Amino acid sequence: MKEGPDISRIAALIGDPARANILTALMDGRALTASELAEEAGVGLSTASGHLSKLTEAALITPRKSGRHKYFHLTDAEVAAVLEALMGLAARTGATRVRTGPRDAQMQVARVCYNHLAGRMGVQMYSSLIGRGLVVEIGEDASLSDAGRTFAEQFGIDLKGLEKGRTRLCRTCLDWSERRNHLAGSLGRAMLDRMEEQGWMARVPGQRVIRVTRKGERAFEEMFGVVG
Amino acid sequence: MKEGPDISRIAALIGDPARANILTALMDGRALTASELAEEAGVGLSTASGHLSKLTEAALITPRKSGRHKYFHLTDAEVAAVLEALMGLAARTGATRVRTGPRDAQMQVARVCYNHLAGRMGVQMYSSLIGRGLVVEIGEDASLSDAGRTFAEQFGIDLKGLEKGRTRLCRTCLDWSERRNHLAGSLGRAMLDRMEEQGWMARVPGQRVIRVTRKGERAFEEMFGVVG
DNA sequence: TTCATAGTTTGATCGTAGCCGAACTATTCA
DNA sequence: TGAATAGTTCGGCTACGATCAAACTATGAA
Repeated sequence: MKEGPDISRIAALIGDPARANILTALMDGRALTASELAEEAGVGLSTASGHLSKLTEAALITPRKSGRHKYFHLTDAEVAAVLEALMGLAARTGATRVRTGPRDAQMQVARVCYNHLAGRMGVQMYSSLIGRGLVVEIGEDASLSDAGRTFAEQFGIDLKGLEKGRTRLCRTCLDWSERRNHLAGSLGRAMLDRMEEQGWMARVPGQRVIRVTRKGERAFEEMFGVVG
Repeated sequence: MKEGPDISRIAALIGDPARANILTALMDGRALTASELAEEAGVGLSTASGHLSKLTEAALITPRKSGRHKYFHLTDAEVAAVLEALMGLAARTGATRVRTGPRDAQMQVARVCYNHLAGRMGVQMYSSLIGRGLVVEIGEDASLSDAGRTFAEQFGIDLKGLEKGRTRLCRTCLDWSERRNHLAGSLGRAMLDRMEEQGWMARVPGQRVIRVTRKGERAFEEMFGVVG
């Protein structure tokens, strides 16, 4: 039959362990150099260089030259979403990598998904926004209601500024650990940034884990907590 | 870093062209046999068999045995969603494929599935029996209610005779064109035989197509037609 | 300049995994 | 019952691609 786009090329690209490691390492939205990625992937620099050029050609990652370094990052949130979705499938068959370490437990509470909040708290925030009618889900996308716009602006987010960008304001992203949607898009990113600014939470450098402060716990629960 | 589930196994599985073809062919939700999938994938039956067992082990597809056939379908909508997402990524870099024509229309109306009625009419009959409480579905199997026994005997079927055989009276069978269950088992066979005896329909020799007479159309509609 | 570091390209090696045909099992048909 | 069809398993062949080291280019530092 062979209808539709050919998925095998892209999937095969992700299917190599070294390349999968590279992509996974980029899942926190940072940009890493070729050497760093070679280290992450556990291969030599020359091998990594080959992988990186293939991934770049397929537009999964995008390079940025800076002096004699070359930084790579995931091309956009859609790539990240596909990787998350694949993690979801992998997690179902119990193909979690070796053993689940202590870091995994933290990741399930709060982690960075590309540039927005994921994990239990990400899902909780999203379902709270939905439940209060601030965000309306439309298929895979979502949009902000009037009440939602007011809420976001009161939270300190420059909606008009975000809407100037080319990325969609609201997107949904399937959370692999919670198996439910959380908020992505430029608003998702801005929400996480704002919560960091307010000292609610802080990313742990070099990891996807997000550390939540005690103040953040209280404030988050007050704002997005489950209503009796 | 290597955090989270290992995506490379799943992605590598999808990354082989033959397996990608198999998965793509199943994207519409139908269940296909191993032979059909081998044809779709463009490989031999033995090769396809190997692929199918790998995909099954990873829970991307789920097999269902039906007589000497084995039908495979995508495990659930989440798998389909991931494939869709991958197609989205693939389409961005411009790797699309050719489309092929529709399938045989007659087969979709009525055909033999081993020895029982399949296609639109087979599914219609089954859902009518279920809807009127004559047959009760229990997982993949089914059983005849008391009212169902009366109905079958009035239809001219020797239930006691059937029950002497070793094959189950009622089985369900997944219809590939309709994607829904129809009636199999010795009762399914007897029903088709009886309908042929009564001149409602006739098998076309050497084909799976069943020709339905005008009389048969009327009688079938009266007996299994949708109740307004 | 000259040296050092970051990354790319090339060529050779080597494993793995896809492929087929043939033999085998299971189920149906006649 | 024997013949035909659907699917699985096994053994051997082959090819693709991941890998590394070494040579090469590019940028920055001394």
